[in-house]
Amino acid sequence: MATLYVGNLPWATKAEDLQDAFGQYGEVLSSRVITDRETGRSRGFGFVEVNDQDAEKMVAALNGTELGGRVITVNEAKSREAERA
DNA sequence: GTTGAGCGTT
Repeated sequence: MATLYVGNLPWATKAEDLQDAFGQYGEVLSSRVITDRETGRSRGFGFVEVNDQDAEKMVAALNGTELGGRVITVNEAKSREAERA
């Protein structure tokens, strides 16, 4: 499993939007859009958990592409917890 | 009702 960082998202982007977008290129295990702690508004970026074999394909397929009307950034995220067994 | 570089939460 690998975690993907998705940045430069529109304010209206939701976790299901990432799940739908990434689900087109592979199996998305989990998706989350980071929202502001105090205001609850989207910070404009999120994370998507996918299979490691699909992660590289999704980054190549969705990095620099358009999502919700804005060009997004997709990279392998720095996991808060160690996923690299 | 706004904003725009970045790496989250139990």
